[in-house]
Amino acid sequence: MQAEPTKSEFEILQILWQNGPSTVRLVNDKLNESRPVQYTTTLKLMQIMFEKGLLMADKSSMKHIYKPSLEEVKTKGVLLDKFVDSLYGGSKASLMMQLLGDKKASPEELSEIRKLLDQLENK
Amino acid sequence: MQAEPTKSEFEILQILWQNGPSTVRLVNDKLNESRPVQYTTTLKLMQIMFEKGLLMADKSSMKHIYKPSLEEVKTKGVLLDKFVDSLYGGSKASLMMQLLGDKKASPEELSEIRKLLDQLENK
DNA sequence: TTTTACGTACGAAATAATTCGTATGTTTGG
DNA sequence: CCAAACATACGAATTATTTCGTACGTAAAA
Repeated sequence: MQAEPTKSEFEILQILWQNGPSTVRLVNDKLNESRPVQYTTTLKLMQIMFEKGLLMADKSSMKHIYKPSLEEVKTKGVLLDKFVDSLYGGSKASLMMQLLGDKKASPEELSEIRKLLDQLENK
Repeated sequence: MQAEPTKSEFEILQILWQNGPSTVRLVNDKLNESRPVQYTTTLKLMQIMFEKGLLMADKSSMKHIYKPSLEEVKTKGVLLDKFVDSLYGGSKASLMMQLLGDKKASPEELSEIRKLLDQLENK
């Protein structure tokens, strides 16, 4: 069982998924591309995430290397399930409806989705 | 522009959408069906939501009657957009992929979704 | 070797969100 | 009329999350 990441923690996970195992320095630099964050802030957060089990770390050298404990798809899947449960009573179809209806999806996206459906039902 | 509801606030919104304009008492009773919450806790929360503009209130009688300022579909739409932005870089198709793949949707749901797609593309 | 840059550790301040206690006023049943 | 039940108001405690300052160690350049 894994604790859910908070909003800030999720931001860090994204960076790690995108860049692979990284130092605190790199993560902090990436964060600072969108907003100013103190280095020790990022460090502390990542240490907390490590304690929670959200991150694994290689501490053999001075510059610790961190990586997510869970795959991106898996983590997002859990969050998605929670989201669907909370907003749509667990019904994916309801979510689809909201997604597809009300001008929320472009024609391109629609056809992409149809392709997906076809693939799924063919197999 | 509307502030986003927090997790607890969203819970209250759901109850109000489900039951229509209601007193604090009713909302609190509903909440207590799933977990123990003090009456004044619910009251305070709803008062804050009123200040934020998330709720409207009829205060003409002693028992104030509250209702959401925004429709359910609208509010959930905003949250959905945020969710898609944060997890899937804004791509609904990516979200679909995750929804459809990986055994996350039942055959029944799949066919329901196909129906939806057909309707959308026919019109 | 000494200074400067860069690394971790960690307590604690700052902020956000939730929860509750107490004061006080209004019904309502007896 | 009076007590019990119920209503709002609101300051403040509690808890969760985020942020930072300070201490201290290591590496690397001057």
